[in-house]
Amino acid sequence: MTDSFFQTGDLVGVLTTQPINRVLDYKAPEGGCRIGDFVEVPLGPRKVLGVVWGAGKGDYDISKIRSVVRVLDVAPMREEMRVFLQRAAEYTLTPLSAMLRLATRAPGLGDAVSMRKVYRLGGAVPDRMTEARTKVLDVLRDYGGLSFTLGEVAEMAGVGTSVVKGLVKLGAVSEEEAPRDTPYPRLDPDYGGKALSADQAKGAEMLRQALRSDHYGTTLLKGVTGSGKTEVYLEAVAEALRMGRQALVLLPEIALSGEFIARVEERFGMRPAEWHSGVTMTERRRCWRMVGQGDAQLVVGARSALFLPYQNLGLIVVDEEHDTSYKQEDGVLYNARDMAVLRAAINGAQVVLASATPSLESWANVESGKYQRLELTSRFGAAVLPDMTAIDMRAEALSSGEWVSPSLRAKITDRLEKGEQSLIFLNRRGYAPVTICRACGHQIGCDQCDARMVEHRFLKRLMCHQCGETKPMPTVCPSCEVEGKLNAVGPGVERMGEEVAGLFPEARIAVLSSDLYGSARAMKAHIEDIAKGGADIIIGTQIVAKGHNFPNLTLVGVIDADLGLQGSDLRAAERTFQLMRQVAGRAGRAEVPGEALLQTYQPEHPVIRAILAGDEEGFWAAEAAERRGAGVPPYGRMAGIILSSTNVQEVFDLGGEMARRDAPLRQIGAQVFGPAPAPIARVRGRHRVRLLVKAEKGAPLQAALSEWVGQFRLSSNLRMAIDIDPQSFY
DNA sequence: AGCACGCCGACT
DNA sequence: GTCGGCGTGCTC
Repeated sequence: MTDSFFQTGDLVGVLTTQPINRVLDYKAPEGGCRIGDFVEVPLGPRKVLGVVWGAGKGDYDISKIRSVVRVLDVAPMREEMRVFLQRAAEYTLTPLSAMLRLATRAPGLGDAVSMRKVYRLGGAVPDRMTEARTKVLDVLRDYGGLSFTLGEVAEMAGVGTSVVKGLVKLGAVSEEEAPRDTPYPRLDPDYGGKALSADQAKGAEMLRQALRSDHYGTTLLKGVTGSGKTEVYLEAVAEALRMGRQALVLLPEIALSGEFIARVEERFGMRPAEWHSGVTMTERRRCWRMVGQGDAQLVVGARSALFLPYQNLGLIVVDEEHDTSYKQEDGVLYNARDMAVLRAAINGAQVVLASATPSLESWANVESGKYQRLELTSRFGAAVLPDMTAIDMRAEALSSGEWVSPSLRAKITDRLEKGEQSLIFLNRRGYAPVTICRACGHQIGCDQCDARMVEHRFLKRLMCHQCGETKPMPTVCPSCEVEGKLNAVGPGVERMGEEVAGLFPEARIAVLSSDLYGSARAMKAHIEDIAKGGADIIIGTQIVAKGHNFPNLTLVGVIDADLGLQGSDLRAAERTFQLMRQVAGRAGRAEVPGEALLQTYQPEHPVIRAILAGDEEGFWAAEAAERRGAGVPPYGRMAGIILSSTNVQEVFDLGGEMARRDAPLRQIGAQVFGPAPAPIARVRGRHRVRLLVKAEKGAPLQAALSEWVGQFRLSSNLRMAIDIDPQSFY
């Protein structure tokens, strides 16, 4: 059945990229078609893109059935890909057509293969030779029949293009049409292999063996910054290349791809295919087509590179697998790390999840034996982890609106005098105020949930983002009963910048926040400039924790190490731990030893203590126990339902109704919380409300959710998005 | 996604 | 009477 061919006129089922979540019947075109073919089909007054999904069902008025216009000139979609899209759609509760759209996001898919003229050595010998002509013919002879564009030939020979044209007329150079999209150069797995440490060599061998098994498997590759994870997984890539299978390396930030591509070139002699939002249209088209015909061996890209039409995918590396940017919307809410595992399982491929600070999910999967664990311990060079100490903020004299403690200030002054860099790190980008008592460190929590209360300025009330409960802002701390010490904690990076500028007027200050840049390129250039010494004090968010190297940096001050330690966000402790370890890893990467200071109101908190003690296993075990006890991921399942509308009343009404009519959820023992304002309560004028569903690990959550949301009819200006395994729960 | 159909309010 | 607002529904 797999190679079933449909004769002209046979009924075929076509899945289109239009938001019609059904397979539509068409007649096979002139010349027939087969399953997986990319086709153009008429739909209403237009022609749209689709894929032949199977035989037609024949349940539609036969007289209305139209014919497929044409089969596109691209490699047909493989069965693995169709299965992958189907399973991904089921898992994420996304319409299959939306999944197909992700898989067809290449420009010019429907166009005829674009051609250009290329030149190579012809048969004839010119009657009159000139110096320029000799040069051209010599160059072409040297390249033994390879063809080049006109400009390339002229440049290589050091002559004008007219010389080449003249030779074409004489038949000494032949001119041909060739596809504009050319195969990516072959990578040589044995080109630039570096000497590996014993530890790395052992790891590389383990990954090579896994690849040779030709079966699916996932390995968590764990190693601190500088332990050489990249070298190790590049050996796995080399093995995939030797086996003639394609490899994909996913990076969380396109800002990192330039550096990584340079390393690939060093290791394999050539540049790999690149796929992310910063790549030009032409290059994307080339990438999509070449991946599809097996002429791209290695793709380096962002999460959407998972949806390229690989012919023989053998390895997926997810670098910095814990990174939250793997979970975001490309129109479809999916986690690239999980989808990578799904795709690999279908393709019989290997997955390598690389991180210095793995996600608790991956850690738990290792514990349960689902993933292999591979740990790199040795560290290159003389760099050591910095000394980490807590600054007890309860003992620091700070007026409200100030965030840099006197102790931290003193250390920064010291660095300024020595001409070394300091980094002030803020664990967030946006505005997520926490209400905290400056006398005792108590954070106001919700009475109904185990979540923190968040101040809503315009409402002048505190609100729980989990259940939507509100209460007035208390004047007295509910814990220590001191009056007037409750504060909304919410320093944004820009605000930090002002404070630091006030404290150190003579210092050169750089604020690093990904939303301050127009392009990844601009950001990268700025970061490089800073690393070279272009600033004395760096103020930054997550982005500084992402693998940039600052050789002159010796001090890291974490402004608010408590953010999210308590309640609110179930992943917050995990993220805090990861970020601090990473950001601490920034300090002292060169010869100068570094120091990390964590400002905290809770120096005795287990997470802070685990970080300071460097007790990683202890941290994971404690965190895992806590999550297991609470029945939350990865020991339970969650889903977020986000409703949005321009009308606030309408969203809350539907949210309330959904919360009441929860029978399908209760049948599987799931609970619904909310409605509450979504983490981003308003986007482009649309009010957003979120419901959270919590179920046990084995519960058939997707089925229950479909049944549940199926009960409600949405008016046209109401939209609903279902987020399986949401990243943030507050 | 588009595009047609259709059912209510302010005009010639 | 009609023009046009955009809510609703269909496209094989």
